[in-house]
Amino acid sequence: MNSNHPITIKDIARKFKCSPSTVSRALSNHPLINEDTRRNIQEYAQKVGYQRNSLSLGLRHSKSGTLGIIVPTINHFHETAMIEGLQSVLQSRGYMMNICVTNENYLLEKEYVEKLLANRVEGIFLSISQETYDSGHYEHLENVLQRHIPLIFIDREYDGVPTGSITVDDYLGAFAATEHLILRGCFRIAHLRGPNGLTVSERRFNGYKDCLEKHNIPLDENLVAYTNFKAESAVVPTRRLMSLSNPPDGIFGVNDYVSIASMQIIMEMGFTIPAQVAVIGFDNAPFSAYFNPSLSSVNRSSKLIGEEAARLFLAGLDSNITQLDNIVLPPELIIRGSTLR
Amino acid sequence: MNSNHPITIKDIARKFKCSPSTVSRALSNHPLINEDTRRNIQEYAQKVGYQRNSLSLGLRHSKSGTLGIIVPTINHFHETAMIEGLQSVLQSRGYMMNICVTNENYLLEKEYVEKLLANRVEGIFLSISQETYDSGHYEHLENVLQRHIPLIFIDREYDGVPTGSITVDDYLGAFAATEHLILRGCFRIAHLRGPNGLTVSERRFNGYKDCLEKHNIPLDENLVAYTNFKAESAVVPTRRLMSLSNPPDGIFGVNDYVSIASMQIIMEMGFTIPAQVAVIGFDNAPFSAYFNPSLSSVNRSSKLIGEEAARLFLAGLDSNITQLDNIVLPPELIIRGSTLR
DNA sequence: GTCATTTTTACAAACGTTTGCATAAGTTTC
DNA sequence: GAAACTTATGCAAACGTTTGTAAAAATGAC
Repeated sequence: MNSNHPITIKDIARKFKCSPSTVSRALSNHPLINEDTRRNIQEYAQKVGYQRNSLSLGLRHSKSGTLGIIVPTINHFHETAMIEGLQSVLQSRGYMMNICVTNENYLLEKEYVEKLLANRVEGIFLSISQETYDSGHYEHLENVLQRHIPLIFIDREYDGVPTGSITVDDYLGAFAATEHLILRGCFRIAHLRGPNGLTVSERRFNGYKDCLEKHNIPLDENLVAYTNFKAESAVVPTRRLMSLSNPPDGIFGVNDYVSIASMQIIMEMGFTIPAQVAVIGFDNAPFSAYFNPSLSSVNRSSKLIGEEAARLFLAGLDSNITQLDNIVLPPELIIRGSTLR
Repeated sequence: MNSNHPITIKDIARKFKCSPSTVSRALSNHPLINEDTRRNIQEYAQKVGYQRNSLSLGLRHSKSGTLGIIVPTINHFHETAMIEGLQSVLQSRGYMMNICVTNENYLLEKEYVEKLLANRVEGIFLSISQETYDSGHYEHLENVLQRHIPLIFIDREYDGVPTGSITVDDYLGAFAATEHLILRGCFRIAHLRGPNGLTVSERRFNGYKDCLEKHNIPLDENLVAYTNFKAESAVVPTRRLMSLSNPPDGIFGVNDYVSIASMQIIMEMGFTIPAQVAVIGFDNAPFSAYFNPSLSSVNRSSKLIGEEAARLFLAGLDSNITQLDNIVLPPELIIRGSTLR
């Protein structure tokens, strides 16, 4: 216990002048082991703080007790809430979580997948990176499936890889947000959208577009501006929008960061929210309720994504089914001051 | 490659009718291996997607290429920024990150430490849980040191365990925030503090207290209110404070979540910020700049904590020094609208 | 006291690597 | 053509477990 080298099963065997196999069986309550030896060994192991070597255990069984989680970034509450959700369900099952951040980089994602496989993880939860999505390279994921390692997409999925996924219906959420603005009397609705090509951006944009169409409002390209999901990136587009001769009376932001930055600029330019411009975001960030005015948003219960993904994984283990479900969670409209007019 | 079972060194050896040791040496560019065999084996390994089995490698060398990160929670940008910082430095060195969330629970922290040790992690970055701090149990940490596994405290340290740490001088930050309010003409300064007994809370409270003392302002117990770091927990205390016959003209919140919730209540109650009440937070949350008014805060560069911790770890590896540094980073006052008067 | 039966333990192989040492093959030297 | 090298490869043990099978010890039956 006070040595550099951790206690092994052999050390215990030497102590009791028996073989390692006896110790192993005693520790795992094998029925064929004498009750006395079993107790003695267990007590001694407890006393000296014996701890099974997970590496050796993993080598023996070709599994590691570890799960891989790959996310593009980890600096938003959305990702961390998903991780929390995963953890809350999986922690009691004794899994460790190997978390990898790809920075939206395909090569890094590929490298991490390979490393997780090399580490013999028992499952991978993946939120696919933008570059991977763009590149169309999915060999690294097919590799995972070929090895029969459960792969579950969280939040961002890819239809080309036949495996489980938990996503939120971004399209529906965007549609509802846009319709909410329309029902509150907005006619010229702008959208601060996310980058091209990313599923999240496109789906939210499509929800916005189709909702306008349903209500016979022509899509005005001038009212669609690009951001990179970060607050700062909404500043210039918002200035441009509000400087139009015919500025928007409603803004749907691709997320809450973008929306709060936009609100700040709008108020700075002398417009009132929600009277002159109504603003709605997406994600229901933990700070959104405390803004002035408080920000309406679309909640996509990030934590639930993680929890459901974890359950899906466990269900797959139990039932030994290879084809996992694709679950789409419904978004929820959260109405607050920024659209109350 | 398309089999369930991953390719091993033995498979390759069989293919080339040579021994596993030759393959092993060829793959690690051993000089005594014939150039041709080396190239052939490497090319073949590449082709069939051979991947070293990390478990076996780890077993052989009693190390896993993995680092443990233990944090009390993962739902604030502060923790994730630290993790990002760690990752940004350590990723290129090929380490994997095993992230454990203790929920401020001592038993869970102990369990995670043991598991990380069982997994033969090569280092542990720990932000100690509140319960552990309170309980005074540190055997699990001494165990880590006895095994000569580098242990580095991030953000929350404990003096009783002699090892490296990267912290931010909370006392100094709180002192500066309070002094800033005083210099802006505040006389009755309230503090929305964190829970009792937690180092972070106490240090910030002490900075506040000592600053008042320095400026000959008596500490009014009525102006000190408790929160649990969450936004909601600031609502009731703020109402109480602002309902006093002699309400505060300045509020120092223990973090930005608490501060924005407080600001909302203050404005709801008809006070103006900063004219009647100046508010300053702590942590410089990514959303704080976008509030109305924008929130002054104390920046503690969370990402830098992670980066420095990672560098400390690497420096310890290189120099083979056991006694790691205790680095205290300076906080930085960020002045915004909520105190501009 | 022998044989059959039950209980308990030990042996050895395996998981996939690495590595010290031995050995085989190839080259040089005289 | 033997001795002395150099170069290239193989053997076997080790890392810490688990587990099928064999064997030893204890018990019981006669």
